Amino acid sequence: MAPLTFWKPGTVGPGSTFDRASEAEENIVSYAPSSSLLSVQAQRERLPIFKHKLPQYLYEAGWAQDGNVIACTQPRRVAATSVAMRVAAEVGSMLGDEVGYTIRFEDVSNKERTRIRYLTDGMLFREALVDPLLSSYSVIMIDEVHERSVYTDLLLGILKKIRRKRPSLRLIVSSATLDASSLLEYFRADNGPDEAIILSLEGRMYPVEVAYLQEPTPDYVKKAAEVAWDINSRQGPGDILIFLTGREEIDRCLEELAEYLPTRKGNASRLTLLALHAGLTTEEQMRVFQPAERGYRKVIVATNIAEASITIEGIKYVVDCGFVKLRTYNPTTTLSSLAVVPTSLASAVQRAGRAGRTSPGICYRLYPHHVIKTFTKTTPPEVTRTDLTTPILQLKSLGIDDLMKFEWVTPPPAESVLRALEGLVNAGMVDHGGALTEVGQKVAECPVEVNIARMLFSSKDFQCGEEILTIAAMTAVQNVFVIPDGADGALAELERRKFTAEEGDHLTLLNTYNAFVKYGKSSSWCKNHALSFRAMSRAVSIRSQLKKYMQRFGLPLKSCEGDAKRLRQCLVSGYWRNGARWVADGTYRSIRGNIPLHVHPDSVLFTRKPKSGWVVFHEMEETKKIHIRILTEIDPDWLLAHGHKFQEKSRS
DNA sequence: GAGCACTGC
Repeated sequence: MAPLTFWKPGTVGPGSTFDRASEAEENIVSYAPSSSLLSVQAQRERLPIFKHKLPQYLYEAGWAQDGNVIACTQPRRVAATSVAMRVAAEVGSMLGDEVGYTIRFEDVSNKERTRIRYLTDGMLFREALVDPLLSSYSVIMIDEVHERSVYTDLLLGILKKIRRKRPSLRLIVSSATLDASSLLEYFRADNGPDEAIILSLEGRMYPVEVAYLQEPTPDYVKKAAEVAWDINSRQGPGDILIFLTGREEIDRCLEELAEYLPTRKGNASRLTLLALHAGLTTEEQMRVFQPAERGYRKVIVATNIAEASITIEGIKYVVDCGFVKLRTYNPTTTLSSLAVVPTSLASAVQRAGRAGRTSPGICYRLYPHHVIKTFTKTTPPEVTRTDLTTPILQLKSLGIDDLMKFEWVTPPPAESVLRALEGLVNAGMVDHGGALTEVGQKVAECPVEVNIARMLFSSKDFQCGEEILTIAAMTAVQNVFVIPDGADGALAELERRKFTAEEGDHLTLLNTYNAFVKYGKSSSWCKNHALSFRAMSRAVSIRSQLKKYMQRFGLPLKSCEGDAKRLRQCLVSGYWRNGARWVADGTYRSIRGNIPLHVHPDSVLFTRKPKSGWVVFHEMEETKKIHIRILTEIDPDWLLAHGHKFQEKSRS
């Protein structure tokens, strides 16, 4: 094999812009003077403040007196729970006592006693729907702001508004990469000197050297395997983490690596090859945490899940392909796309950092150094590349009527806001004057998409609340069916067919759920039927939560008693804009825009033409083609009955 | 005719 040609900045080529990143310690880079928070820092004699300690210091400094609570938000559930556990232990509190957490389906906190409360950003945002001034909190710390999740952005926006009415509320905004001064400006713009904001920059623990490929590679999957093999032959011990964009690439890379195995030289380690992506079972995901056996080196080939969501200790070498699969949303066509695009600079730094968590490491970037100049600084915030229907309904519910005046940290495209409003008006959630309707107010509180909410409400007329509730829960979870590769995959396909309903995927999901419940919600049963126990259990939780909302809204939980026609009519009441017509070549055409649509291979209608020639679908997404997922056959007349507004519009 | 990055309520 030809030697690999890399160069390392600082040793061969010009100095790298990333030298600084490797030295960054966790420290505070910016703060507003004259804030009371500084006294906390002073008490600690300006020792470095570790991020997770901040709420504790505030607690000790008396910020949680008189019934006040210190909140700390995280974009992910695991982070909220694990940080809460750690802090509870450090404070010497039982989890759920002075220190607690609140995530969907799990409230481990005490209304009277909890002083430091960790929650997901979505949960705190939801709390604002009930208590618009978030009046129980004295300090709110928003962590991982650089990730810029939709709910982080919405929270920042409403907190800016809240602070005008309640200046005593202190904010701490913590970000690993975000340009500190611009966010400080965002909050300072119209607030007085009493502002209290700290932005912290967190760094990795050990330096990471960065090496670039001298020539671009035509096939980064193949190259990644080659580099990993080269590391194993020449470099000292330490596990290898490879970043690729998706499952298909991961499997291909593992195959490439497997081919190298017989060529191993005597002094090199044996390799343990592992895949890591969200489609795997929990069991499979856990394997990456097991230390390699003696004489073995782990090679983990992962998607972006390893960039922030899952942290693996002991990684010394990172191989970064420089690309990521990113979702974008086109409001004009309401089409969301999943495309492979170059990573941002921030993302590249983050990936490299994964090599330095337990010792100094090396990151091999599979592109030439000059390419990095073309990278964007950060990934565009989610709010600019997603459907805003639900967020805007919630903002309306918070009394923020003029959405153009809402102070977004980054404003979404105007077209996106308009399209969301249009969708809400069509769905009867917002009236033509832009005000929330009675139904809209209810739906805003209910954690489902607008089209699903419409079905829940119309299930009263079709008398199928019981079934629609299950379908609503099942469409909200991903990766219900786990289909492995190879021979096991074919067997799994056969298992899945046992649940297949002729009418399509929604009824198939319903059958699957009912069977899961009937057979005791067992994990071994799931395994035998190629189902994800995690996904199914989640569906159970979601269903019981939605059930409470239905009861609150006075919606009957009637069963349609096997009358699939009624059930499908009810589906159309929510999906009426997602109709499609079968054409002779096996594809479909959308009723909106006559766009060619391809059935996703997961669908039970992938191999069959629906008798009526018409379907409604849950969602569409563009990858190489435009795919529609979760289909149900319908009678086209039902579209006329429910979608008459659209039909009138299309004729005019 | 053949495929979903990752979160969250």
